[in-house]
Amino acid sequence: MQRALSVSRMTGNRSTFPDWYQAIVREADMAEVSPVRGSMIIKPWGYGVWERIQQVMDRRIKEMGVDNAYFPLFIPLSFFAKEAEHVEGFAKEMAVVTHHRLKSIDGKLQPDPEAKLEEPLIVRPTSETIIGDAFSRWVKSYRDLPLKINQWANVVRWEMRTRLFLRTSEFLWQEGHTAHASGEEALASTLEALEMYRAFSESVLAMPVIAGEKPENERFPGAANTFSIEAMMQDGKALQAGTSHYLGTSFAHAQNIRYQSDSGEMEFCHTSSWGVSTRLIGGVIMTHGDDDGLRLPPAIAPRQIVVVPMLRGKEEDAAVLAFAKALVKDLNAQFALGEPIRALLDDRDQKSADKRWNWVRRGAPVIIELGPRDAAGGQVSYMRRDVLRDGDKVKSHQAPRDEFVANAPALLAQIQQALYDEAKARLEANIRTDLTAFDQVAEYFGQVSDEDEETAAFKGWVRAPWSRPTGEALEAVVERLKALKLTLRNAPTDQPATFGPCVFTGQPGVEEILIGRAY
RNA sequence: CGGAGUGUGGCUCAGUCUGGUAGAGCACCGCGUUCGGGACGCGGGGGUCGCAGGUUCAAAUCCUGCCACUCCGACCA
Repeated sequence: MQRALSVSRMTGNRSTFPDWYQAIVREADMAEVSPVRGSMIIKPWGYGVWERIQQVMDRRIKEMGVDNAYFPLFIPLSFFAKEAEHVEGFAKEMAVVTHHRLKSIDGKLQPDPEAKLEEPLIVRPTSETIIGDAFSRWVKSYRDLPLKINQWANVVRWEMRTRLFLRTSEFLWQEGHTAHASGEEALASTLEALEMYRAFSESVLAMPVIAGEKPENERFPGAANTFSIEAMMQDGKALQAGTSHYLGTSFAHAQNIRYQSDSGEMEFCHTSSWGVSTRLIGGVIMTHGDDDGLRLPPAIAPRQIVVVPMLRGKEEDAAVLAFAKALVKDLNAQFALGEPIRALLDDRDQKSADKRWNWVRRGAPVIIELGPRDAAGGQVSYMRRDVLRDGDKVKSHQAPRDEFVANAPALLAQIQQALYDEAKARLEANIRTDLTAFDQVAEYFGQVSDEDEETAAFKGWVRAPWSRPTGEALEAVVERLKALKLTLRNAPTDQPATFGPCVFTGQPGVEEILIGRAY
């Protein structure tokens, strides 16, 4: 028996994990590289996952009292110049539009020198500036606050190195932007978004994360505080899966977002911004994929239950098809995880064995195979994608048809939970909290390079107290970590009451910080 | 942009050292036999061998330049 995935995942094996990831993206029909450097084509199955993310998250964003709007793709260059840190942070990766017309010169189509823009336009890398500009006109009085806007959009950041879903030059995301009268309120809004992301990631993506505050060196350009959710991939690396920023009044100052308070004073707003992107899909792949392909949590699977009829070009086919159609209809009338079930009858003219494995690779949570025996006996045979095999053997379950339909919501909920539990157990088992000195951290992570790559042990993260140094002291810490390919991930929101000495300096610790390799 | 590697049908690769009619497996199309665990037989379609020059009677193969991709580093959601 040959598996479609020629590349085998070996957890913790750094040399094959990237190959395994790419194999899944391809075999699961998620996306492909496009002719455009650094940009991908998101295929229907991959885009279907993104649509699921949009649908579920959009509802939660609106529950936060945030409305959707849309702002321009092009941002005047001068807008970026207003916030020094911000422009410095993004300057190196901006796509710039300089002309508005092409002309054939010497037989070559090129930008018409006569059609140069007076002011270059930036293809948005993020929209703080253009939205801030609108906010400055929209906000007059304290009665206009808080102002909470979200947009679903594409953004462009000219990246050196790209990886499908994880980092592409153009990517899809949502960006929330809020303006408030007080810093406390803006910070609360920042943390509310962070909590929304944490809950979404865990309950919808079945991807456990650790929410916390980014250290100073990892802050969003121009932000006062940056918070993130960090997920652990199956190679032990951390993936920053979402960020939320408290921007203080720096953008309000830069863009003159002011309001008149109830006492008549002109005050600067406090703003926040927060976002998640198509990177989440990369996280889902690296969290739930296995050697047979992708495994999708039912909440984001474009199709949760796929029925593959076993057709043989004989007269019994009619009964099987009729049985399958009625089954899909009844399943779609059911609700699971708070939404109508998404079941599909795959009646494509292909060998049923091929179709079955096609859905296995794509990660459909439940795959039903219906043959004449099932149709005659009024039963269904199905596979759970989360526990596909028993040893090397594919595990098939049987149930009476009506019972299966009635239990489908529970089954999907169970699969959702099982995927989460599995990932949660891996996360918890791989955060070391017993390393109290930098030497121990260095030894723990440093061992990887000394070992044979094929047998290198899985390394997760270290959680240890530190003294939260700033400025040059922080830079020194970052440099020491960099030598080990390590980064500071975040200081988890959930902190103990007392702390041991700082793992880097031995000084009194003030909080615990997560350390790990990262994407 | 630095280091390493790779570019040959849709996918995975052999062939390159030693120049001599472009190959295999999978996928695809047709026919037949099969189908409840990634079937088999026979027949077929599909590649200007990453691009551009050069050497040669002859280039996937040798030389020069360029490009793309992958991995590592710098940058980052």
